[in-house]
Amino acid sequence: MVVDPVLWHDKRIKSLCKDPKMNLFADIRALVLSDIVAMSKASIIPNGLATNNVTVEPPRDAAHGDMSTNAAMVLAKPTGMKPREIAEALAERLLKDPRIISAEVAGPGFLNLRLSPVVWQGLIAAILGAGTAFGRSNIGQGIKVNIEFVSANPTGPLHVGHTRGAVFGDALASLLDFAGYVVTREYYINDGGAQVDVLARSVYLRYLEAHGQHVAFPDGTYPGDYLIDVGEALKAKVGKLYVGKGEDVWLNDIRSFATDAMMKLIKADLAALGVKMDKFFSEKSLYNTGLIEAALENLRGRGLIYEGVLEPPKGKKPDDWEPRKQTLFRSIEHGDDVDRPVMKSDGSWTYFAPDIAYHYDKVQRGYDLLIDIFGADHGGYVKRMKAAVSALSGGKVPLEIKLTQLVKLFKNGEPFKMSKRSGTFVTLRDVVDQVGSGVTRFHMLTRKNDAQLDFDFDKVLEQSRENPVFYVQYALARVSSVIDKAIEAGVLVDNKTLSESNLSLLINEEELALAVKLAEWPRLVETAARANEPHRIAFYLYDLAGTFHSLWNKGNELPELRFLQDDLVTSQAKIALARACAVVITAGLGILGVEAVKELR
RNA sequence: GGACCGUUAGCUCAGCUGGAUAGAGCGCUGCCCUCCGAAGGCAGAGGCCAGAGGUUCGAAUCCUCUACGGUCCGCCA
Repeated sequence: MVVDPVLWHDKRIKSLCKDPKMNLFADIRALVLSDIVAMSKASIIPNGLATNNVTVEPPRDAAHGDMSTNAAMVLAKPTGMKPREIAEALAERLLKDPRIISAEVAGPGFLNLRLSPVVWQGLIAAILGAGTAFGRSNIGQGIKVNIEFVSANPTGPLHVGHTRGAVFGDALASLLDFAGYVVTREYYINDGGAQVDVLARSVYLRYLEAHGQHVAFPDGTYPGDYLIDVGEALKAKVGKLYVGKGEDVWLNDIRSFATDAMMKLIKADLAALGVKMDKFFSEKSLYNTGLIEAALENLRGRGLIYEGVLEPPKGKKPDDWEPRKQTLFRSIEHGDDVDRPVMKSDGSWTYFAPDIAYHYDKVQRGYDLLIDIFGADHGGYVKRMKAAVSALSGGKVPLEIKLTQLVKLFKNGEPFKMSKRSGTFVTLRDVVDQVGSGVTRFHMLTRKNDAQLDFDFDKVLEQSRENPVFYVQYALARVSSVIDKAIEAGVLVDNKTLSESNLSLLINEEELALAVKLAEWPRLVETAARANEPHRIAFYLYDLAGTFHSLWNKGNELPELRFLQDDLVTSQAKIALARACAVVITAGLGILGVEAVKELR
């Protein structure tokens, strides 16, 4: 395929390539829609047809063309016309646009389009101009979204399970930010329940130990070594003050001392993974401040709180079950299966009550959308939480709950057993220290959040095509290597020079294929954001890297495909393509929170 | 008893909110490297998308039921 270089100077095409977002699929869809309107004005088809379902997307098989649209099939039914008839009329009009060089009807009524190489060449210039902002979208329209994730109990360091939630939440946050949402990353500190009392007692034991006492750790306490330092620190702070004293004297003080220490630990863990929260919200701050009462009063005002007795759970009846009167939330009204208790029979709050108050607070802070990320073992909690938010916001604020499945650890292909007791307890820090945060993050995103994930300590470090982290980084390394060599050879490779270089020299099929893949990026960002699925970014990057490597490999046989040519002008055009690829990979890795490297060791 | 998630090539998994002949990596088969761009590359075989119904121009995708696996099910968070 050879293009008349003169075309590149066609102002009509250039003006159509100005949009910095450069979402070519959206652009062409807009063109299709405008031609549909034109066709109805010309009375070829009726007026006012719904076009929501008209799509322009990459065809399944690249041999079909660069883009394909289903417009004719979508319009066939409401118009009562044959798809092919519509498609042919549409094709005729589309061909009048300088960007479209061919439009063929295929299959049941698809319209396959080929775009002028000039468009792809223009895309390269646009990418270099926009840098890593290329592909940013405004589908979020500035919607304020709060993403709550990790929210591990402040009773110890983060483990692998938390790691997945942390990576997923952070990447989702970045993705939504990239797609035009205004994002808050938030961590809910469970510092109000019984487990922090257990923590305090465990720290107290370590404190006694620091004073030279020999202590035993009974069941129901945390025996972990990580509390030794906390015990020491407590001793340094209060000396002998609490030795030999009862809980009534020290519990409050040690509880807050210990949770502070644990949160410091957790924040350091998150930092090691590259996660930075915008806000930490304390459960404790909800108690004795009237906030829980206020949230429940809100529900009561809606007639959703009552005193009652729940049915016993079927199938698995606890031995000690007996009917008890409790304060219940009528969550059935908002889609739950049973009503849920907010107050225990002894008059204290259930864990659900502060959660209601917390989400009430989030609603009141004015978010348009809430997202919670839970471990899969909290799946049973989803409906009641959604019911609560639905009720508290009068149905105005949606709550999305994303579950992250288990991580199965492997070492060199063998399952790696975890056990708290035997001390083979794998923490976030263990993982990050061994393989690095970038590798950890990327790998955690190579599976859908709701599918189980295998994590092999050895395989994630392998340098082969099997390992997506390596494969993607390797593409970047090759680009930098090309650019370094170009600089040595005295080629100017600054962005401005490259984007103004003679890109019409990029006419090889393999080169344009890479540009076509790059063109998918803005569209992919939008679909990934809409689906709340950052793993799609990781898969795309792997795919893009594959396209790049494929072009590179072809250069082995066909020297004209190599990025460095004797002719400086040609080199610049080819390097422009390579750098555009690097720009998109870097942007994608940025969303995943993975550092882009320039070379591999 | 019920709820939620899952089931796609021998294995591990994608599949862009309903589109064309369902894809990738590994493994397998066959070709290709005398450091110049091979920490590899190219090509090929391999599928009843768990099963059965339904919805429509069209289903791996949406609905119902069934089977199997995982998670969960009142005073634990």
